[in-house]
Amino acid sequence: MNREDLAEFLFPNITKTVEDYEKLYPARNLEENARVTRYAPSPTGFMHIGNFLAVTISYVLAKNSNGIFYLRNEDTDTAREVEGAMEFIRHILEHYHMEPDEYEYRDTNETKGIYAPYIQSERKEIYQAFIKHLIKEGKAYPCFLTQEEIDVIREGQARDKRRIGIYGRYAKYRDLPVEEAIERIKNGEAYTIRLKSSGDFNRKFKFNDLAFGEMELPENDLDIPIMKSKDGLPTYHFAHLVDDHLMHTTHVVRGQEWISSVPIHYELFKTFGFPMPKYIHIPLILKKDGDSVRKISKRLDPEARMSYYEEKGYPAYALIEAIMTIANSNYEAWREGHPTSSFTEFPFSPKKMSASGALFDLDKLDNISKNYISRLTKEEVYEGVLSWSQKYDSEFYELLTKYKEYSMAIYNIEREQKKPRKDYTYFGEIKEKTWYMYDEYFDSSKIDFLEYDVEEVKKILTTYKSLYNEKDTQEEWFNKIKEMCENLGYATNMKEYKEDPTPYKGSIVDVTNIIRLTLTSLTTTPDLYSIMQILGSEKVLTRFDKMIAK
RNA sequence: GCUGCCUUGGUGGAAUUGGUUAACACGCUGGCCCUUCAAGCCGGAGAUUAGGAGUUCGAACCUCCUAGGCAGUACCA
Repeated sequence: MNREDLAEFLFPNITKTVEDYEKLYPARNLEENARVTRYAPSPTGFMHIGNFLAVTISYVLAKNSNGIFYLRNEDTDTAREVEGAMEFIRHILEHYHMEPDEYEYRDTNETKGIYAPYIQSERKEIYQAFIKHLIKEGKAYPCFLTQEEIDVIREGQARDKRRIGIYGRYAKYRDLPVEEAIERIKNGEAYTIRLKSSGDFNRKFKFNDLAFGEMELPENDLDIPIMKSKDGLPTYHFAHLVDDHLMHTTHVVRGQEWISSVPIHYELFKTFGFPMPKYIHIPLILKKDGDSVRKISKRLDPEARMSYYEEKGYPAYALIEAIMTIANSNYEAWREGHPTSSFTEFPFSPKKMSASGALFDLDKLDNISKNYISRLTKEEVYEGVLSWSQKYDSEFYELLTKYKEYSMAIYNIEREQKKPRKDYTYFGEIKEKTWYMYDEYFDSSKIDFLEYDVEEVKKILTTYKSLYNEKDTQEEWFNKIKEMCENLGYATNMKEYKEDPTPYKGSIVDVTNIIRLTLTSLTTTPDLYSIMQILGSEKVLTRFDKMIAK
């Protein structure tokens, strides 16, 4: 019996060969420099901001070269699979307008692209064909090491300060006679398929990472598992080899933590004689924790989860901009020169990517978001708040639907001007900045007049009420307030008042503040005249009367 | 332990690849403006480029040492 027999014994139903699959997955017909990138998540939970960085870079890389960006579902770890994870990822890609060109969605049974299936668990026989080939070549073998045995080996290695792993003499089953292997399998022994590594750890090879530049790594000599015993599914390393080869990925964008796996991938590609894709290892997103920094964590840091930004109502644009500034330091400068271009037009350069981990700066995100919202039209702001509230605040959503024009008028205060107001950071915040405009939320009885004397407040309101006219222009409106101030003993000239407040009861600031408090219950609001115009005389007078009657 | 990577102000980070007072943006802060706030405008503080040594006329950039951080070292990806 020989290796050929072993291969047939292990995979009797696998009839297609590596060559067959190469023909089934022909080279892509794209422009010369078009890049093929992918997002290949495992459906194990919520999407992480670090994944989003990788997605964004992959997407830009593909799109600004007329290439292809595809989605591949890496569901080989059945134990960790979380239901709905893929739907969430799909939702995120749609929300940020980074839809893949090729994909396969199990929930809706949609597939697009000729390299399907794009779900790894459905590609089992493909991987097995490649593994069968390796077995025939004597470059892979069944291994009967149990988890317990491996643990013992590891402990021993740790104790002796040796490298940890299954290599050299620890690879107990790499030369097991075929007969014995078949015998053991027939007896029902669990086995995994391991690569029979031909590497030498003491030999180095040069590897060129597009972000890090050239580095020297030791060859792999680990007999890594390539097929799991439980379900015959491949491990990540092997699936990466097969899929990215067959799907003709040109650029693999992934987190820095993968750099140490490069020797494995290098050996795998070399074993098959396949060209390696280009790699772009991207910085980790870190988080400050006291004095130290650590990788941002989904468990500890809410901002690590992509859902965080949606819940708050950050515009998709803002998050993309913020993440792009992390991806490429010259992005902001480019954006200044191309204010209306899509981020996909940005000439992304992996070389300009930071090699060290980056802290995601929420202040920076706020700033970008605020500026962005300030540039929107009132209709766009309304749309933003509406779609946010539809999902997160149904009560407010009802109100917005009911008072559409009214709400838009609020958002338009100090908007249509060269330097618009910038007080909305994200859509979820708009309610807490505008609630007082709605009678449904406003409650006169809860107003706190701070240090102001109640009788004086009533006097001012009563006086002002008789002067107020909805039709007044802003100038007329302000002149009336000034006039009233003079009659009631309040200063209208702030300079004089600051120099010597003694002849006055207070200043015009106090008077406008009292009006502001009466109408909004707040001391800080957008332009008061605009607010009164939008509220309209009916609401204004009602709110005045409630205070006067109190 | 082993292997690899990283280290410029509070944050992201620039520096034409050794050449004068280390960009820019965010944040912080003072003032102006002023009916509040925000914005805007004009300023300010904040880094002996992790530490040390060397090479050089000259070092954030090159070399060496030290320290610290991060990652991997799974039948997880």
